[in-house]
Amino acid sequence: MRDTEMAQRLRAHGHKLTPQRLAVLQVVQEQNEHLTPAQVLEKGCRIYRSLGLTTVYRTLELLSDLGFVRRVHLKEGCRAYAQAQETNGHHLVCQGCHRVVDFPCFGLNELIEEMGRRTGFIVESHLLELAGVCPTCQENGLGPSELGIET
Amino acid sequence: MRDTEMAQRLRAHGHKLTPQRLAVLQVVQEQNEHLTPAQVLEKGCRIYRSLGLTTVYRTLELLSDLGFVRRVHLKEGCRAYAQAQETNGHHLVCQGCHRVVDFPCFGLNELIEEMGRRTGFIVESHLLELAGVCPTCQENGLGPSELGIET
DNA sequence: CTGCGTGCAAAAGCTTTGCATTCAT
DNA sequence: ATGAATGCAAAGCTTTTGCACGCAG
Repeated sequence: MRDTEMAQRLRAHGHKLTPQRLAVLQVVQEQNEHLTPAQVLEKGCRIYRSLGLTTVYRTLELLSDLGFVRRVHLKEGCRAYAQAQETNGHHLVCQGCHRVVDFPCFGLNELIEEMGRRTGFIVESHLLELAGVCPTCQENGLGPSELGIET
Repeated sequence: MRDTEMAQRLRAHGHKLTPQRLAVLQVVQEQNEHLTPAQVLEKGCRIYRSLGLTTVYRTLELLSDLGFVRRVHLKEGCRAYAQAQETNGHHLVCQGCHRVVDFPCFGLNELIEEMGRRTGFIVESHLLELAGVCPTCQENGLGPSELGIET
């Protein structure tokens, strides 16, 4: 994502482009894993020295609203953020390296529509998170048992 | 769920059956919505007077491990618990009344297997949460806009 | 009896808020 | 110039821990 694109989208919503916001965005986008606000702060400080945790919280929320980053919900950290590669709500999380990978939906939307029809719900949004072990971690000898995975 | 079933499953895992545990379980199971620990405490106190918040936390975790209740992850409350109607990982949450409804998977497992094949991940678990508006809330005039839903 | 389970109080985290200052526009 | 954005400090919550006591098995 280029600065100008970010600047445009921010301005379109009445927000300003600050170095702090750029730093936070850069941190999340460079990372393959999801990050907690504290982790974003740590890495963000390397880019913008005086970055504060308050700003990180506020910025992550803003960027999330604007669709630049995506919030991830998992047992380990309910408030983690990951890059928003695509705008769909599904992704795969590796329990070994915490990498987050988006995947295309292959019929998920149809499935969701079907659910709506059967239950009478108007479905507004969905969250599909798969957790598992990625190929790299498998090679490194990490399997389900090594990670203490139950379910 | 009958007391005896609960007692059996608890004992099978080396745990004791206490009135506190029964109270917490009863509260979550009677409820159609998902509840935060604080809410469980409030309702639980009506069943077992001196119930404490610490116990609620510990009990919810235990019951969750044993599959009696299920933890729900959503923006509004990352640590909420709902009854575990079925043991699959998918459910629908109403944004109006917060009711949680499980639904059968109609091909979701196949979809997940396909994901695993395509990405090389060993998929260990999944979480599919649909959020929307249930039929009752629709009748009561609650639509997406009234609820301030964005995405 | 025995030791797991409980409840209280305190500690430890995490997140939000208030406010003066700085900075993007 | 002007108000949005920031960072600090403090407040507010939520969750966990330590410990003595009580109760299920």
